Amino acid sequence: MTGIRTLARQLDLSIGTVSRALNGRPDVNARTRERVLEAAQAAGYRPNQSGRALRKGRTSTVGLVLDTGETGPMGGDTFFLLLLDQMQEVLSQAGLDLVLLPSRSGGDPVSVLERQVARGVVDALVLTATRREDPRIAMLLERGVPFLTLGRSETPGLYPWLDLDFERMAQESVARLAAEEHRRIAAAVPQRDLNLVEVYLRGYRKGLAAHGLPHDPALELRACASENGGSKLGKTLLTMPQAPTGVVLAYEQMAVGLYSRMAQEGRVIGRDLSVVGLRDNAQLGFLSPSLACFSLDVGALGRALGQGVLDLLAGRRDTAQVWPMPFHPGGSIGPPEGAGPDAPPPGGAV
Amino acid sequence: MTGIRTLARQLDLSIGTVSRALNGRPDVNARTRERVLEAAQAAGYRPNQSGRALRKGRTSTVGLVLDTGETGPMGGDTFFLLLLDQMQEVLSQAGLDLVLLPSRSGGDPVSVLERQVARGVVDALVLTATRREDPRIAMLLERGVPFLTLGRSETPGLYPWLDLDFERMAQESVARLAAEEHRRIAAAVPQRDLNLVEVYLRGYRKGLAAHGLPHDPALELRACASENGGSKLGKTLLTMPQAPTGVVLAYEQMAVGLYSRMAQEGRVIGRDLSVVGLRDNAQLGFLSPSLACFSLDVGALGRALGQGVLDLLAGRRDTAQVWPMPFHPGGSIGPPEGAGPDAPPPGGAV
DNA sequence: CGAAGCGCCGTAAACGTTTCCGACGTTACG
DNA sequence: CGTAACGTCGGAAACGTTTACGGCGCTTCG
Repeated sequence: MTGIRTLARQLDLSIGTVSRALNGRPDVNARTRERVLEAAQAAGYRPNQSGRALRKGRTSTVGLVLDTGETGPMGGDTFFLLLLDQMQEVLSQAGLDLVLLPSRSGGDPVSVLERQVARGVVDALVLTATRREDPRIAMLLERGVPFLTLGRSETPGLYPWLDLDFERMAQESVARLAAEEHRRIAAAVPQRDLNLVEVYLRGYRKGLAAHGLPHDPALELRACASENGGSKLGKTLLTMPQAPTGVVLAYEQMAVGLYSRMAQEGRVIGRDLSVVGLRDNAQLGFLSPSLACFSLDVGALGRALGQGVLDLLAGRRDTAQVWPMPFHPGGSIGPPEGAGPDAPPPGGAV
Repeated sequence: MTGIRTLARQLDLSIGTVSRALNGRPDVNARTRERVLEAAQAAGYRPNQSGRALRKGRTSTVGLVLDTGETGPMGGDTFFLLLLDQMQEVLSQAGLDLVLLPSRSGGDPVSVLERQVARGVVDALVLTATRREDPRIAMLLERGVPFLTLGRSETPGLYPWLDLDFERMAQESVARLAAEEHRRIAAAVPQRDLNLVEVYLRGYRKGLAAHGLPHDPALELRACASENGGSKLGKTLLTMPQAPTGVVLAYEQMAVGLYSRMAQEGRVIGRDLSVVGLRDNAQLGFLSPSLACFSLDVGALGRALGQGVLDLLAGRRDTAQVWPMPFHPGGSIGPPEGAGPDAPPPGGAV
């Protein structure tokens, strides 16, 4: 635990000069700076975080609120881990730490967050699993705490956010199915009150309208964001009075359960049911037929999130970014059973 | 940001007294303490973390090194998230924070860790993905940094650890298959140099020996801890010269890929291949036939880990705990194809 | 030649908290 | 009555760092 004091004494300099040398201040002789850096290196000196934080008034740590009570918005999987990893990578290179904040310690998430903020343990916050009306955002805006959200929200105010392009994804998912003459297309979204549900369904409806398809609220299905949820979804689809021939999924894991259930029931994906999904890594490669999906580079997203925090701390509060997701064709899309190899012209009666 | 100073002025007391009152020191009048607590409550006062840390010499934060570079030891999934959540829960109730430490910032994990430790940002550490000979452990022991590992290691020294009961799990997995007259039983373990590989294989070999089965190194298979890894494992099993009739898995996700691959190849789990796995949550319920497995309450494990850190900071360094895992029967185990309904007596030639 | 400017460095004051030490008034006891 | 003990509190020194300020010596320019 060699402090700056011993370092200064050892160099026969004042601690002020040593500090300036280490922090890259201009008013220090180049030769002196070199000596200091050398000695610091040799002594393995690292500035004490508490002292620095106390003096500077900022802690150089960023809080992350991850909502792990239920399965997260993207399901879970390796999503958050990879996200955290890359985000941490970017932040640590800027000398920042990433601290996890508890999110569901019995009761109101706002008051829990408020307490953490008041403790002065973080300079900035990253919120996940944003809701449509998110009281946490309102509180943070009022308090003037810098924060960034992963996921949009309808809560008014100026704050930076980063979100996946759920709207375009949903819309284009519908378009891909409609191009194969599907006319009854269901959508599966999370059960939870997340903003992405609104966004996804908006894109879904736009997609339907763009292809002149009727909007049936019964086809907007809620499901648990997990493999089991996908399995249950499959059961629901099969027992519906007018079963849809295609389904678009708002997240990853459900596809696994859906494939599994369909196989158990003797149905073939891509023939009896067409599916468009979403994947955030390459782990879904084992599915057969291959899943037509929109993919996501989670690592890059994590790095962008880290950079977003850096921008935030530099003063920029107006960065709103929609994260693009490229489409990957796959065997999970095929014509609906009614349509033969020579499909009727579009718009024709079925 | 109301500090203790304004609080003291407001109460017409010295900051020393206020501090003592808040920290539950005995030498303060009960009536005064009550007044202070009341005023602190009203003002929403929270002691500044940096000041406290600077003065006390400890930061009240615990670092967690999560190894997210590749897929983790348990695969990933919701494992770590749930673990972190519950661990954080326990720690935050004790006034501790949990900070994520980068693990793979270009180069030697030891030096990276060393830098973090020297910065004085954490009071204790939790290591995951322990290796057989783990230089991180040696470094931390030498430096005298309190730490706890999730996962055992052969690295000598006295330090607390918590680990799943991989040995018994492997041994009993083999026993379950041997009880159904399986004689060629493979084991699938991670590719990485993790200590759990040794532990699991030790149990596997013990299990074989206990049932008089020969040990064939070719049946100790390495696989990537993912669904894709499971899929590849399935391919490997099918193309082996003398295909095993049963396989025991060291982690969760592989079962999904294995099921999928087998189904694609027209094989039936529980008939053509018996499987014993491991699951850390209820998300594998969609598999059919149901997976015979050892289960794990990840939330409870997280809480135990949090408690372990608390014990560690209280001075106990000798807690070594093996986490039990109950067995759940499932349809993924059946007699091998050779054995009819009336199986030959054990020990008989095949 | 005097004054101003500049490069470099030491001094010291903060940041907010905890805690040791001593002081005060009161009580109890020899 | 004197003194010791006790309960309660204020004063002040730390913890390690950053940074505003001023000073020193030197150069430069009017």
